[in-house]
This record gives sequence, structure tokens and C-alpha cells, in this order.
Amino acid sequence: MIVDILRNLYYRPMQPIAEIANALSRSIPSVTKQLNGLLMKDIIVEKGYAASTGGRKAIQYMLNEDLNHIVLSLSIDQFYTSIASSNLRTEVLHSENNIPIDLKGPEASAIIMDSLEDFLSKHQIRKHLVIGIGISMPGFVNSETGLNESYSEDSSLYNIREQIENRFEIPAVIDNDSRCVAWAEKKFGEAQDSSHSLVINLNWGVGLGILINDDIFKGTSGFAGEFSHIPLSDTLTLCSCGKRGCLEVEASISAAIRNIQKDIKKGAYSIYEKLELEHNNKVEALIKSVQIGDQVAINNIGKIGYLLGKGISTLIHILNPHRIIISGRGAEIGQILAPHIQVAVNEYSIPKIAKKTTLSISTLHRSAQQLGTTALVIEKFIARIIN
Amino acid sequence: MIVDILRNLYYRPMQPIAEIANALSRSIPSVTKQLNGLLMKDIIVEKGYAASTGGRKAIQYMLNEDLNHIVLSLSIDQFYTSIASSNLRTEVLHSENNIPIDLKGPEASAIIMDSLEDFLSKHQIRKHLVIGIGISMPGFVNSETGLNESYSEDSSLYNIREQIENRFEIPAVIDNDSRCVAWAEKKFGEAQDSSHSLVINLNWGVGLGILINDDIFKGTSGFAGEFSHIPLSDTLTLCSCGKRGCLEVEASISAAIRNIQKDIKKGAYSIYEKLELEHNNKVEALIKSVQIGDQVAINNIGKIGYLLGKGISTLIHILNPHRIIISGRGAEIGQILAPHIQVAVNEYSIPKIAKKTTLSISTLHRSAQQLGTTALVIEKFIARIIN
DNA sequence: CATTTCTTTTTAAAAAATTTAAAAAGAAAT
DNA sequence: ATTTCTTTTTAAATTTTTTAAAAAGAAATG
Repeated sequence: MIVDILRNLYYRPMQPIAEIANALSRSIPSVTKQLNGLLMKDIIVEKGYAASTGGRKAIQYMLNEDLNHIVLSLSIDQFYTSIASSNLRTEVLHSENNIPIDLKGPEASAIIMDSLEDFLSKHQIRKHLVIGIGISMPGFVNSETGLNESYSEDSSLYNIREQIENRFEIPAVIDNDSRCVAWAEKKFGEAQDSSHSLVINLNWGVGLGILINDDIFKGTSGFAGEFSHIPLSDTLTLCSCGKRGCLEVEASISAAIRNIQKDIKKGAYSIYEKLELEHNNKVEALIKSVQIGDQVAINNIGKIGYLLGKGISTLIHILNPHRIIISGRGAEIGQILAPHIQVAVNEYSIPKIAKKTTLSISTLHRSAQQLGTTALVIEKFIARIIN
Repeated sequence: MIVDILRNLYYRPMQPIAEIANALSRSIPSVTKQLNGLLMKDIIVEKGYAASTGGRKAIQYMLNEDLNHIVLSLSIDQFYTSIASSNLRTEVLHSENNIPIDLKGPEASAIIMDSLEDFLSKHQIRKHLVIGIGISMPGFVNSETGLNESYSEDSSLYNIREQIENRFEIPAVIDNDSRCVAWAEKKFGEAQDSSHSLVINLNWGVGLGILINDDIFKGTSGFAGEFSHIPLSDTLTLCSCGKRGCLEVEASISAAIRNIQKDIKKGAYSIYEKLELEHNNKVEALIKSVQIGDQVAINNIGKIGYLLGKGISTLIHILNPHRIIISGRGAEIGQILAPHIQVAVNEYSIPKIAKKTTLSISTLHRSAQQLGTTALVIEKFIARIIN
């Protein structure tokens, strides 16, 4: 139970005993006892009183701010990797964002590890203070075995977790990127107040994290949430997975970019073209274009929004969620996307079912994946802060 | 906890203490204590020894066979209603099957209640022995409120549970038909050994019961599993729900029947025509036709099987279940359907995800809904057998 | 075939957790 | 300033679980 208390105080500092007891479904005397033990060891401290609700004020507890443990996170996507170190207050100490690493490249795993090595020496991070390394990446990641089954057994990305753990001699944990984003929304974002939400991780592809009973739902082999390859329409566009009409082909940011480029070829003017050259990152360029107000970009975002909404209506029918949260990098243009998604949801779903489902846009911005990846380490290795 | 023990012994008689303790996640001494209390009251009895696994034989417990409590079940579908009474050994004592009651008719609820009244007097059922009445019917049934929200508030079917409870002065409970079928599969059928399965209730429409963590998943407003209205294809056929391309329109038994009738009109010969007149029940006629080997019927079943498989592949992608179980009345032609479903699943889903999902056909036959509906009463009212 | 060894169930004692009740600490009202 | 009302915290009583010991069989050994 001590570990549960620590995890709880990580996510939500400054809690009275009653609140912790309630969150862990344990009695106040039991929690009090454990809390006293942690106080003795200086792992937690008393910190002020909770606002009175009419009676005696409750003492609040939090993790000792003197604890200088560090959590490392590797947020990997198809083309870019971000590294961050953070403390036990979820504050980022150092970060290196958008290091261009193409996962399809032959030495992806070596480059990732070298980047981490550079990061550690550049910021003089002392290994013995690091609780663990969290890794999030796209693909069929089985968090139990630590393997990314999207890659063949001879690929160096197949068992990247193990490689990192061995090379740096620090415990490492890995999970799918969308599940990390979903967990971040559950603990810090829009899914906090809901026990049953769906988090759409909009990036190059379209990921889905399913939250059921306040927990990530993984399915029987750990691959639940493969939203991006459900058949969406009868078009003939071929998907990378080999099937036709997959949602990803038509309703992802990649699809929008493809369509914008088509429009430009046809003669339309769009600032996207220029921004792509400047940023050297297509997603960033698209987001900027939309924010500037580029009509071609906005139109195409509207189109994928509508198709995404069609896919989402399937999710609503099957899972009847409390919330649908648009998160991941794409959340930055969520305000533009949302109305189109909503239109399609209204069109394709039965009102009675969709009535209690609200669509919201993440406010965690680009930090969602990092927060979730860091939390992965807390979930698994927080016990390491006890002596 | 006593209630949990009773429920457990209902579903699975002849269990040793250790097995009960394990199933309820409680300690052996606690279970032993409660069991002794129940023995004293003659609610349960010791019954022989379990087969030895090497050491001391364990005493088995079961509900006292002298208990003469009765459970009533009303299994309602769009056109027919079945009534059954059963004892605490899941044995059906009396039943009245397929009473033709059209739910769209103006006095459906009155006819249902009169039928139940007749049933009670015909079989001389003493009310004070009845633990409760279970009701299962299609539609947006909110089991918490006991209301069927598919009907408007002024419809007599909207609050049929309450009406029955008041008229017969027996506690009543209601849930959606597909969820009852799923629960029956979980407790008595193909889903017993799996904690995460999907049960397809194939009848006039296509229902879905979702089993997650050994429990029925209901969603945020109790309407999860509306599988039948997900967009399946871009055809223009209009669904009763007002949308186009719904799965139900193309992949239900009703669809198969429609297609057979079309074929017959075009001049094809099918025994279905004759059987429909004989049985005066289209589903029964279709099932018979297939069993006899009628080619037109078999071809059309193949077609809906394939489309159903396409829909199922969406479920597999999103929920990555351990088992997909074809149940409900349609399970009787499951052997014919299964290969077509499998073909479509192979075609439309990513092998990596679908690999661990097995497709199975229910062996509960037509009793699935009755078993689940009866279990509804056990779940809610079993405590009534104490004193 | 009796005795020993190994397993597993059941009972008993010890430890831990929860539930209930009482005491302490504030806030609001008289 | 005192009383009343709330809520937190501590304490005592139950309940439950964990651990250990005893009982009952099955299988193996000589």
C-alpha cells in the first residue's frame, strides 16, 4: 500500500488523509499508519492545512521536496524523438525536443541511445538519482514483455527497452505512445473526472487510448485501441497495413498533408509549402498553417475532422464513453477540428447514445506524451525512492 | 459476502471451500465461517468430496436441494416472448415458448402481463416462492432505472418492469436482451474461461454484449454495445434508425430473409417460402431452411456472415478480445456462418491483433437468453432465499 | 502390505485491517 | 465569550487476513 500512497501523492500533491484513504479504498487508520512511517523516513512531509469545510482543518501531505530523484522519458514518434528529465513534482528539468530520428532508418535504436547518452552528459545527470527511464513509441508495444511487436525479432527496435536498460544500467519501461497520452489525460488532463473515456492521439497516425474503470484497457494481447485501421469507407486508397479504406489513410494528419500537397499541385496557394521548408517538420508546418489561417490547410483539416468524426461515432456506439478527448500533437488545432468532428458524430450516431458523450480538446498541449511516459516510470518504479 | 457465496454456488454447485474463497478473492477462514452459518440454516449442504489432487479430499458444498424457490423469466424479442420458471439448479420447471407478441402492437405490455398471469395460474405457481421476475428485451434498457428508453415515456413498454412488479407484487429486474445472452455465455457457456469476450446476439437484429474483467461492460449511460448501427458500408439502404449503411441492415438475419425473398421473386426456388408459411416465424423458417440444406438460404447466410465478419473485425481492432462468441437464436446456424465470418475477419483485420482472438459458436442453443434472464434475478435477489 | 513421504484441506493462533465510537480542533451562531 | 455544529484525528472493538499447525489422504518405498 505504501507504493500506492506514493503514486497517489505524485499525481496529486497536498492531500489530506481522508482523501488518500478514499482514493485507495482503504480505511483512515491504515493510511494514517503508513503515512506516519513515511514521515519518519522523511519521504513525505506535512504541508499546511486544507481549506476548512466547516470543521477541523485537515493536515495535508506531499512528497518531500528535498527528494532529488529524476525520471527520464523518451517520447518517440515515427520521425522525431524527445528526451526529458523531470523531478517528483512533474516539473521538467531539462528537455531536448524533436530530435529527428526516423524509425524506419537502419540505426534508429543506436541513434536514440546515443542521444540519451549525450543528454545525460550534457546535463550532468547522475545515474544513481534516476528512478527509471520511460519509453513511449508507436506500434504494437506489449508493455508486459517490453517488446515492440511491430518490428521483427531481428530489428533493434524490437527489444529497445532491454537494450536501454542494459546500456545505461537503469530500469526501463515501455508502452505504446497513445496509451501514454491517454494516461496523461487521465491523471493530469481532461479525463481526470471521468472513469470511462477515450483519448484520440492525433499525430502522424491516429492512436486510441481506452480508459475503462479508471484504468487503461489493453485487451487480451495488449493491442486494444487499433482505431486507425478500422474500415472507414469504400475508397480504394491502400493503407500501409495492406488493407483498403482504413481510417488512418483518410482521417490522419498525414492524410491532410497529402491532400494539401495535392491541392497545391492543382494550383492552389497555401502557406504550408513555405512553412514545410522552414520547419522541416510536416506536422508542425501544418499546425502553423492552420493557426495562421491558411484556407487550404483549414479546409483539409475540416475534411479529416469529418472523417475522424465518422470513425469516432463507431467508437461511441460500441463503447458509449463519457468523454472523447482529442489529444497528442493534433490537439493544437483541436478548436478547428472539433466542430467538424461534432458534425459527423451528430450525423452518424444515434442521439440517444451520443447524448452523454462530450467531445473535448486536450489542454496538455505537446506535453501530454512526456507526462504519460514519465508517469509510466512512476507507476512501475516509484518504490525505488524508498531508501 | 453471504450473498456472493450464494450466487457463486448457484452458478457452480459442488465447490470446495478453497474454490469459493478463490473465486470471491477472500480468505479461507472467512468463507468457512459464512459457510458454517449457511449450513446451520440449511441453505447449503455438504455433498461428497472433490476428486483428490494428491492430498486430503475437499468437502464440496451446494445449495440445499430442498429449497423450492422459483425464478421467473420473460425473454422478449421483437415478435415473440418466452416465459419460463426455473429452480435454484438452473433447471427449467415450466416454459411457454414463442408466444407471438409484436412489441410494436399497441397493447404489447398488457398482453405480456396477461400471458404471465396465465402462466402462473396454469402451472399453479405460488407467488411467495418466487424470488423474482427477470425481464430481457431489445432496446436501450437502462438496468439501473429499469426503464426501456427505446420507447417514449407514454408507452407502456417504457416502464414495463415497474408495471410487472406492481401487478404481481414480486420483485422484478430488467436488462437488454444481448447483455443477458452475454451473461449466460459468461456463466454457463463459451465465455466461462475468458475474462474478456464479446458475445454477438444474432436474432432479428445484431446485438452485442461486452465482457471486460469478467463483468458486463455497460458504458456511461448503459448503452454500450450498439454494434448494429455502426456504419458498415457505403450502400444507400436506409436503416430503421434513420441512417444509411448500418450493419444491421446488411448483416442481420432480417437482412438474409429480405435477400432470400428477393431471390425468390427473381425466380429462384427455395424451401424457405414453404417453411415460412408452416412456422409462421421467419427466423425459425430460415434456420430450418439452412439446416435442410437449401442453397438459396445457405448462400444468403454466407453473405451476411461475411458482412458480419467485416463488422466484427472492427470490434477486434478496437477491443482485442479473447473470444468472439456467436450466440442467440442465430447460433443454431453458427456452423454455416462461422467460416464466412472468419474469412472476412482474416481479410479485414491485422493478423497481429486478430491472432489471439478465437471465434466460437454458442452451445447453449436457444436457452441462452432464458439462462441470462434468470441469472439477472439471481444477481439481484438471491438474498431473498435467506430466512 | 505396513510405513514413510508428500500433498492438500481444515482448524487454530497471530497479525493486520476495517468499522465504530470517542476525543480533539475549528468554524459559525447565539 | 459561550454554545452548537462540523470535521478530523485518535482509540477501542470487530472483522478479516495471514501464517502456522494439525488432520486426512494418496503415492512411493522397502
